[in-house]
Amino acid sequence: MQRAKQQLTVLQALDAADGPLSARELWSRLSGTGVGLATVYRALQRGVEEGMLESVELLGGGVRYEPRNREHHHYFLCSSCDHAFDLFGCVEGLESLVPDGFQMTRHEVVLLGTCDACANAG
Amino acid sequence: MQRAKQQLTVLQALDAADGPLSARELWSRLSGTGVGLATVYRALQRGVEEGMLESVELLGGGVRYEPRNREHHHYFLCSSCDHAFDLFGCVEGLESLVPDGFQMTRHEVVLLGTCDACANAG
DNA sequence: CGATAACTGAGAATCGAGTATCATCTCTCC
DNA sequence: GGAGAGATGATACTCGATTCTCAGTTATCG
Repeated sequence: MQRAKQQLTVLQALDAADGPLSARELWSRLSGTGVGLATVYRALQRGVEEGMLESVELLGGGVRYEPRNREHHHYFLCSSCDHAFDLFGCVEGLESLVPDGFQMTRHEVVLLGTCDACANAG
Repeated sequence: MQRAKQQLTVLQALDAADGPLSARELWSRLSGTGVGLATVYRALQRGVEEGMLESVELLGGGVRYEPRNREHHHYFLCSSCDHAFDLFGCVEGLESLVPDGFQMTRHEVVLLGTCDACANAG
């Protein structure tokens, strides 16, 4: 039952991305398709509810979204274009940082700097 | 020349904290001193301009501030009380995550979970 | 004691992100 | 074709964070 055509468009754009996208970022990638911002938000919200998307919060505020079916990974945030890239792999020694009595359930590692494209663009 | 009494109050409260504080968080710690929210923002802004404070962005949005004269460290963010705690120490193996062509200038590690106090409070 | 400049608190104004509303459109099923 | 449910885009709206404004204070210096 092919319904929610625009929602599919939104989810496909997210699948094609190389990192989590914010609603606005996603919307701008869909300019030309006529998809409205409200629809982007609706598609994201539903995607999360239905378990196929995951919301990700990185430094700097905004919430970004990405498909849930990706392995454990972290992010590289380009300070020039503000895009977040997935980084597969993880790091060692996190447990030793946790103070006594604290319970760690999750961790987030964000590398900051300049991405390939921005570095070459000057 | 003792001027800016309230600004000193603000900076001292920040020095006494065990982690970076948001403007609101700081303000609520100063309730009773009569310091206004606008003054907190002014003091923070000036502190950053004059190089004694540093603004820190963690997951979830808000900007937090802390004195600049602290060693390299990371944070534990309690998902219950939303307070951020400084964690001294660092991790290994970050460089290996950086993709070819990308330039890493900084990194941020955030552990999430429950702090001592909240874990005991239930 | 004035004069002046910096500081302050309260509340208004602004800004952006996200949400709600509503008239319209598009399927699906008969 | 017609009815009904769900989907859509534009836009108004809400909400919280931050900044601006302004009148009243306070410190400094003669």
